[in-house]
Amino acid sequence: MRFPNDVVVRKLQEHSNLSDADIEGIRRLPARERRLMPAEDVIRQGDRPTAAVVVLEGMLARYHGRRAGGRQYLSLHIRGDMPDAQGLFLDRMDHGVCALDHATVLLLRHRELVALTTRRPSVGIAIWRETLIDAAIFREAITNNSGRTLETRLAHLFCEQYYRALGSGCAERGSTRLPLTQTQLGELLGASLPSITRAMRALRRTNAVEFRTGKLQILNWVRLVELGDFDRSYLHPRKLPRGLTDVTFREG
Amino acid sequence: MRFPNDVVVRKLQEHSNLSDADIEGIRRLPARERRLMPAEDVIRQGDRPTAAVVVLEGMLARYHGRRAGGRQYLSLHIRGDMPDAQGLFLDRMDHGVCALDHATVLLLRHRELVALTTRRPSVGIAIWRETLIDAAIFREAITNNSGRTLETRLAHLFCEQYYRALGSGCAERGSTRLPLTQTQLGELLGASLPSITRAMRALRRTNAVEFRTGKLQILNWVRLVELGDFDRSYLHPRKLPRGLTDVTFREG
DNA sequence: CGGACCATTGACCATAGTCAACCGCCGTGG
DNA sequence: CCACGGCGGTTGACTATGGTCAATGGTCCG
Repeated sequence: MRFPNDVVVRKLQEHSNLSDADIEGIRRLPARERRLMPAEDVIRQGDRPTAAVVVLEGMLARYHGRRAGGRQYLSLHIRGDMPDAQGLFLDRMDHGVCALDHATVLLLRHRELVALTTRRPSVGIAIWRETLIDAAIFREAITNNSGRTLETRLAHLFCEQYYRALGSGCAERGSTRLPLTQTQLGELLGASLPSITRAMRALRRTNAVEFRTGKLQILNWVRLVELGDFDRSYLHPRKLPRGLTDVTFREG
Repeated sequence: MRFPNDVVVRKLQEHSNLSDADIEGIRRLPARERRLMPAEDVIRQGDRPTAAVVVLEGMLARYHGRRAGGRQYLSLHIRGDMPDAQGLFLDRMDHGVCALDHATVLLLRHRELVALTTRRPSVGIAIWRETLIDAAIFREAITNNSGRTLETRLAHLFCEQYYRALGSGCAERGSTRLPLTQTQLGELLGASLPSITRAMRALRRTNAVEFRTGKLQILNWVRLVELGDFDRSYLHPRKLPRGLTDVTFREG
């Protein structure tokens, strides 16, 4: 992409129509790049951010710190995501945002971003819509973490991540990066480390999916969707991302 | 209130500043009232709503239908809430909205509502902010349903409901309506009916809270907050709702 | 009175948590 | 070069929380 800001354009176009003037407005937003080390925080719970974060490379996560000591990861974010869009209109962060591996983010100051949404309301609506899809993902996480077996939760998570990676263009045929330790998988799905290990073993035996050292490999998409009780409609895509057919009917 | 639409004004003012023109614009929105029977759906999963719902009286809930058969309740809504504000900018509902008891809602057509947000951007931002707080509540639900004991989840839920009821002005000193069966509490917190019964018994013994036949009674707010690991900051209030002191130090 | 719905309780079972040992890999430093 | 330590993953034994199934009781209402 010629401009780093085009990552935002591309992302918003996954669900919204942007006029040339909208695109031009986004491109002209002054932006600053920042590199993050693994586990580094971009925003901490309680902060009052003045700039919005856009993921360029790598993976970020939102989390609640738990009084007991651990974390509850809330969501994972890849290229194009704006993991703190809420900071635009809520004063204090109720959660933190950290990098999971080496990552690069774009920082867009609130002042100019808000000004743009005033000048070009369709951009505002697109970002609003982005935050609404975000909320839909949270709702799905409630359902996932509440009423399903651990194996199903894992499968569902893998479905979501692969599907979203396809949409953002950061998956290659049948695989995508997923830089999480099993401990972190546990903190995401509400389970302990040994439980994750056991559920992973069970999943592996289905030959639907492979996961090790930060890489997710889809072997049988149809079976994984079945295992994960995955229904993509909550992600509100305008069109199906390309690439699903590659792994749909490969039997293991 | 002179106008039913003032419920919306009041709600938005919990977190946003509205000018006289903003308020006037909201008041003039054409609105239709609708009464709901207990368990009646206002919106079904998959619908393409053309009007937004505002709760006037009673309690509504959002839910995912589960393939297995049951429901996962996602959130509870009281006076002033807009449980489907997302319908403004997402075409299909990824979840349903139903009444939990006899309820009255206001229906605001999307066309006029969107037109208002264009004419008066600050109203748009206020509603946007409302949806962002919504998302924060979902995040908290993820944490609540994932990493806590059932007793803690219950206590947390009670804290949130009482706190929000105070903010919306539909709680009286130390108590509020909560028209849920224990089965529904289970479908909200990701637990089975007998588990809820047992956790309720344990909670009752703490003398912090009383719950029966749809009525929630706070006996010791401080203790309940402690039991529920409740930190109100995710609700993003501008000011503390009145009424907490009434029940803060009453020992049981 | 009978039925529907909800709450309660008990017995039993399954899933997942806890604790602990151990392995394999990798980077560091003697 | 190899020893060591740290981290992440795996496994096992035991425990505990919660699920399932089933029976019972209470209340409201037709």
